[in-house]
Amino acid sequence: MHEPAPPLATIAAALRRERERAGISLAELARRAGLAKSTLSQLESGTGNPSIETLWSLGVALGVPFSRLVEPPEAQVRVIRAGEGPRLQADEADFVATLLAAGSPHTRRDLYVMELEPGQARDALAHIPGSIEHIVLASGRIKAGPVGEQVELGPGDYVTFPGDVDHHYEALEPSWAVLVMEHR
Amino acid sequence: MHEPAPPLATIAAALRRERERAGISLAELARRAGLAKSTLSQLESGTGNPSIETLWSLGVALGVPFSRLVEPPEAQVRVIRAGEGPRLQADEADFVATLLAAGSPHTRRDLYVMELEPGQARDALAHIPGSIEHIVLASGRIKAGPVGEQVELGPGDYVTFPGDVDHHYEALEPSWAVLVMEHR
DNA sequence: TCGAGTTGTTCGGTTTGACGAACGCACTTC
DNA sequence: GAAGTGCGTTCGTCAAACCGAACAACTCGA
Repeated sequence: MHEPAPPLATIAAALRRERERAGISLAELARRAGLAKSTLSQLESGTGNPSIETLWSLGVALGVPFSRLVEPPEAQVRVIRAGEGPRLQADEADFVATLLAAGSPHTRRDLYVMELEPGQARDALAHIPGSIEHIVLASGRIKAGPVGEQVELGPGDYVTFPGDVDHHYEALEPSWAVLVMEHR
Repeated sequence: MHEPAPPLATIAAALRRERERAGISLAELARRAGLAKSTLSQLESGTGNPSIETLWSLGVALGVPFSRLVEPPEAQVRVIRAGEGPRLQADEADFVATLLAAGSPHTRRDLYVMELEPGQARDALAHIPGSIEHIVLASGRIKAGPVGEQVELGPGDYVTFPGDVDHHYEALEPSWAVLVMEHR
């Protein structure tokens, strides 16, 4: 799995964008961050490869999360009707997931509608480390969660658990749910 | 708004943790990332302040998103039953939202269950820049979206739109929906 | 018109991050 | 035991990030 963008240009653009949004001058930002004007000037011009501490202090001074300085923007307005969208058919389970929104490759925040039919359970292997699953059951009744810690859910119930351990889904009756997958 | 943790120790811990999780040696990781062993050794020991490019190449070699190297972990297993959880009552609308999961303050990924009753529309002001809303309607029928671009949704329908412009919610019948709010 | 205050840029000089070689250590293999 | 591999650490060297000052351009008053 490759990372996409060389971050140097992204950082340069992000710094200028965030600074202008904050409505402060380059010199003022440099002063607040405890850096030399020259350093910041070169960073915004795309020249240079800042250290973590340098970029961090800029994030602090700007009052924005660190990740906002290193990752690009996204998104607009979009509708996916019930039943539409790319459907991911699970091989060995009564289980259909529809991908609604995939986050940028670096801050994955994938959003699915998951339809389950009663039958054999869905054995999901552990995902990449650090992933977290959130499930809100819209209708029906399911059991879901890490192996040995499964919880039975009814409409409106919510459960979250780490996705980087093995876990199950099992529908007790025809159900559908909203699944938010964080890959961080 | 202050940033929380000095990132040097966090990075050191994250590097060692991710490397061990990947099951590779320090020398091997350094080789894959195109770095000197010495550099990586100092980074994992907490000494030194890596440049963005250096840390980036480590993220690539480890196959993990960049932010995972600079921000701490979180989360476990948790259930919120339908009707439970902190409820945010909207002042001037037939509108109840239940907060299910709030992301860490810097990578906000708030997850709500939103209950709407027919009546006057909910006028939502623009949130902070860069925020994005995702809605999956679980049951009922609503109109939602930015002013002038509202879409009518039925059960299972999905819509996403920028949250940093003014927008409306309006229930045509008693409804509830899952709302994912990204603040980035 | 002349300062005194900005703005962001470009210059040497110093600090330091990254490199590569050498080191000590543990474990095989002949 | 000697020679071979791997590991992670510590050293001196060099390039580069960072600094401070000097710089042109531009605004605002007196």
